[in-house]
Amino acid sequence: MEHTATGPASSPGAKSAEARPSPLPLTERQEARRRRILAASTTLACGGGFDAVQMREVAESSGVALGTLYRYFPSKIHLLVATMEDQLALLHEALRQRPPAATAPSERVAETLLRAFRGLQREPQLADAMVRALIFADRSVSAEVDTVSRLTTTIIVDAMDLPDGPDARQLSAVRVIEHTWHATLVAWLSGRATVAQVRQDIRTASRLLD
Amino acid sequence: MEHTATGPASSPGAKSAEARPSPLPLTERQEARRRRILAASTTLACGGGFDAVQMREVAESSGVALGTLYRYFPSKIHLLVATMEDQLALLHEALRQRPPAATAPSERVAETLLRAFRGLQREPQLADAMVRALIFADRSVSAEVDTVSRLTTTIIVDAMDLPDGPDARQLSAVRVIEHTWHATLVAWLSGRATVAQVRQDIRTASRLLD
DNA sequence: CGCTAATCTAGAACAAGTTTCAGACTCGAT
DNA sequence: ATCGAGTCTGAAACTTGTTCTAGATTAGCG
Repeated sequence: MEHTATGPASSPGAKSAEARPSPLPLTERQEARRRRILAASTTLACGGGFDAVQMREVAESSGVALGTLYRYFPSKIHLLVATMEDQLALLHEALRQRPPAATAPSERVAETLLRAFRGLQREPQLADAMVRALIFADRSVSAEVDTVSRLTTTIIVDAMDLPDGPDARQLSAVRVIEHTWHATLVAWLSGRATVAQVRQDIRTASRLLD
Repeated sequence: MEHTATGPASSPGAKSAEARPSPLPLTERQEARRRRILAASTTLACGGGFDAVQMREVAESSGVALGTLYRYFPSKIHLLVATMEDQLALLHEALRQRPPAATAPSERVAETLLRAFRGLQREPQLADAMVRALIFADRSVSAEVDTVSRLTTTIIVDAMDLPDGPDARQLSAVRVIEHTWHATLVAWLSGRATVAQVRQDIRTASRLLD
């Protein structure tokens, strides 16, 4: 029940202490399996949120044995965090295509997050599954959570569109913005915050960049 | 597996649609049972965090049947959120005894939260159990989470020590501070943020009050 | 092609949260 | 003191995440 994270062998294809670079050599079929699993996870999540993503169901709908699913993703949390990684990559791509329009960094960040929020509103159950997994993740998932966190930071910093990188003060502000982003989503998902409050919180936190 | 929260009967003593005021009539023995359960929960949490609070163990160490435990707290999450409520009340009391020393509201708030953080550092496992439960809570716990949230807000607003109440802008800032407080704690608990970062994030968010 | 290690499958088994139930107990009102 | 409703107990059952195992398959290599 503990994922001590001591061992490698967490990803398929890992035999001992292979290189860490993301996509260690996967055969085509393995890549396809991984995709099918993530797709099944996403579909189930869209249908019923965190609870609806049941490992046996994911295994079945992706046509993979339960043991194999666990070889690819060592826990439900790992699976959902990977799903989030996937979705974030899509968002990042979309943003690259159509960057925010405002000029001030704080406004560009707010605009970016508000747009992301609009996307999540379209699939609130998926958001529920991903966000709850992300924040509930314990140490055994810290590497994966870190990846997501870095991706999010990148998205925000990209949105700021600074000539030089952000300074220390701005980095701390970005961390707080990220925290606010997650926590306000959680409050919204569990019905304790309205859409308007989420939007206001995003704008309020973004003000820290001024 | 769903706590539809439709029904009352969630607290012992509830027969149909009784009044909601917190402590509906409990006999002395019931009050004692409730205390014992919360104490057991706290002890177990201090020992091993969220995972160590196992319902069967809580029932056994508080000398209560499993079914009874579930009658008092309809889920593990409810139990841990109630535990947090308990601890927050203690904190509130301690703060009333020795209020923050700074003069500026933002500094008083930062001082208060930093002090609370120092307390949590003394029992990190307890913090883990309480905070993870709080953020993982779904709609079925929203009433209880709301109580905790209101208590937290009260603590912060009390710390500000304003002549009149806070205005709208300040209320939004307080929400963001609260979000930051929870999210930075989560990051610290799962080893993704250092103590120094937590402190800085608290100060950064508090700046929103200036 | 034939071999070997790694991978995959099916399914049982285990752990912890949650539910259920029959019977014993307690409380408040008569 | 007694009755009835509501509570508590102990134990089994159920659910879903996770682990384990024995045998079938696959990938890469000589």
